[in-house]
Amino acid sequence: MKKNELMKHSCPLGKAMSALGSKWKPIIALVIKDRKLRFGELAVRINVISRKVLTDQLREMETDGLVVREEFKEIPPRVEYSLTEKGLALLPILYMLEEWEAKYQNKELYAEKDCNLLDKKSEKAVV
Amino acid sequence: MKKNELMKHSCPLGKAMSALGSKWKPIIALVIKDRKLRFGELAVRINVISRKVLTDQLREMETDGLVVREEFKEIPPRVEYSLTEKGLALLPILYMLEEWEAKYQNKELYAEKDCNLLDKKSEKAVV
DNA sequence: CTGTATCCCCGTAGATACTG
DNA sequence: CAGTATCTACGGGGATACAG
Repeated sequence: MKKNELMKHSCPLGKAMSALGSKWKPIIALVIKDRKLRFGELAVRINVISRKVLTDQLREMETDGLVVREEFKEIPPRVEYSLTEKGLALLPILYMLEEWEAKYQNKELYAEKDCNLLDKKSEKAVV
Repeated sequence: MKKNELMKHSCPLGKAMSALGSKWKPIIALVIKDRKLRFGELAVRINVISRKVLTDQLREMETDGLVVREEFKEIPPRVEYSLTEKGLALLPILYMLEEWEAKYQNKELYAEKDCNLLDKKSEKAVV
């Protein structure tokens, strides 16, 4: 058994980290928050992510039970994503992480406008 | 500016995730916890990590202000690692993550012995 | 509109041997 | 004892084009 398999299956913290440990999943969770979003809306709000990667991440989050994917058989196609109970339960932890980082940042200050996930002017995520 | 530079410098959550988002850092933080540990003790307790990677991770955690590295100019050399206030403040969040994972795990059950960071029999981390 | 299919780059981390 | 030095392998993530 490979070590990162161990990581994913043996240890709760390891599982948790693999569920949200990617580059984009915490961001995606915060963007979806409590309302349903279509794939395109997500892509616009997190404009620095490629569609392929967004798809990949959403699929993994679906597998991990973080998001629900609802596909409507329409023309044009429509897909909506929302957080599961498990995904919602993650949000407070993410906020704690933000607070933790904000509290203990030492010298490197970043401009206020860059501190928000969504840039107000462009309505696009600056990540 | 590359995107993962954005990730690291613009967004508090991004910074937080890059500070603990690696494969090993949460594990290392939990192993060090509140008492000083020598390099070799860490290596034994997390026996599935290579020494090179352990060194790398500790260095990054030192840069991120999570751990303190104390080097004693002795023969044989001795180095002790401990958590900073920032590192200690991370622990409750890690415990929340564990609880979150434990609460919402659906079907895949793992044996109890694999659920603890430290395997009692071998005194080695199973991760 | 919501994705796939490719291809590629780069960083993480593993193995092994060596050093002060 | 506490690391470095190399080399290698793997996989995430990005760019772009295409598909249903």
